[in-house]
Amino acid sequence: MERTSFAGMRCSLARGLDRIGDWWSPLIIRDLYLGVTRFDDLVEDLGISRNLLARRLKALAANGMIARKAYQRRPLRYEYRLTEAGRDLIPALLALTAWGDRWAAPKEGSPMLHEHAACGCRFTPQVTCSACGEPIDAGSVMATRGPGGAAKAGTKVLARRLPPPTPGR
Amino acid sequence: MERTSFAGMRCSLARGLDRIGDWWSPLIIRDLYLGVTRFDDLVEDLGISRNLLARRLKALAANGMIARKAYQRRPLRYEYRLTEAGRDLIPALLALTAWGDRWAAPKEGSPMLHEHAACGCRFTPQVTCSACGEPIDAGSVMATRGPGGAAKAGTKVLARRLPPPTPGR
DNA sequence: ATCATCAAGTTCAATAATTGAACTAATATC
DNA sequence: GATATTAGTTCAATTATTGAACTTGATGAT
Repeated sequence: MERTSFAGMRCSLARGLDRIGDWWSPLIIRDLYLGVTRFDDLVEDLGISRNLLARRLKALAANGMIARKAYQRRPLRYEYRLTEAGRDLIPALLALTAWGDRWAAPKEGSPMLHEHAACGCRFTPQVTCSACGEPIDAGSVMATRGPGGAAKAGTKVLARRLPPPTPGR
Repeated sequence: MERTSFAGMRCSLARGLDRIGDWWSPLIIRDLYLGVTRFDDLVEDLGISRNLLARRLKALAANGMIARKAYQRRPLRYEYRLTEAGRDLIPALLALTAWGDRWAAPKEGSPMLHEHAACGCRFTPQVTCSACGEPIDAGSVMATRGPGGAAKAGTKVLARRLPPPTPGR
């Protein structure tokens, strides 16, 4: 049967995953970000089936993550570029990559390093609190009910259990 | 055919995705983190097929993300808890959730809000530079070759194109 | 002119994964 | 003795993923 859609769930993680679309998409987005933007290059880089890549690119475009642009005429050829939404996903993918570096890196070490243009340093992406700037971890975060929450598929049990937000924050 | 494994790719994003396992897994991990830890509660909360949940829980346990623990005897009943690797994934999932809030939230608003226990504020997870602390975006990050990089499936083209790291950083 | 090449896909058959519904097993409660 | 709870397993139907071969439109070489 068709895979269950996460688009209607009352959970921004589920809805975000639904926009991304499938398992190959984060790698496609990473490749576009790093400059591998053409169909045949993506096939060669990722080892993905041409058939599946074509469908994924269409779906990502339909979801507003990427856009197809002609880079030459005669013969007409297209490449793919990230939209604003797609580019905005990059920091989250970098946070995931950093987790992969910590828990699943090859024995030779990290496949990729990152430098921050603004400060000129090699760095590790960190997830921090927008209020105090400190790195966050599972133990220091409390989830509360938001205005868009509902006890529907995806958060049926959760929505009932989440506490209301602390007043005055 | 069997889904292509990302485990051997020379890319920490791909290897990380492979550990997570599949599309339902981030939601399962979120639920375990938020206290929905029992089989039937997960089925009800997510609307996932019982059959598939059973397989996903086994795979996540095999990947070291979760652990099964008995919470009572007579009758013997189990619940699932995040391991250290699983808990360490939460900040990255929060970064993804924040992206979902920005680009895919329901019209009523965010389904869930977050408070930081350390500073007492409501906040948005941000991905920042570990060196200077500033928020990062796609334009301010440069990727370079790391020691574990290789022109294998998953980064065949990329590994050839990435610049070497800037010396002395 | 003809032939091979390139880039961006499409078409096809085989295999594997997801789904929903029904079933099992061990205890506890009415 | 009958029903409820909880954590799964089994099964058939439907989709999705895969890899290989094919298509299309144009360029460059012989």
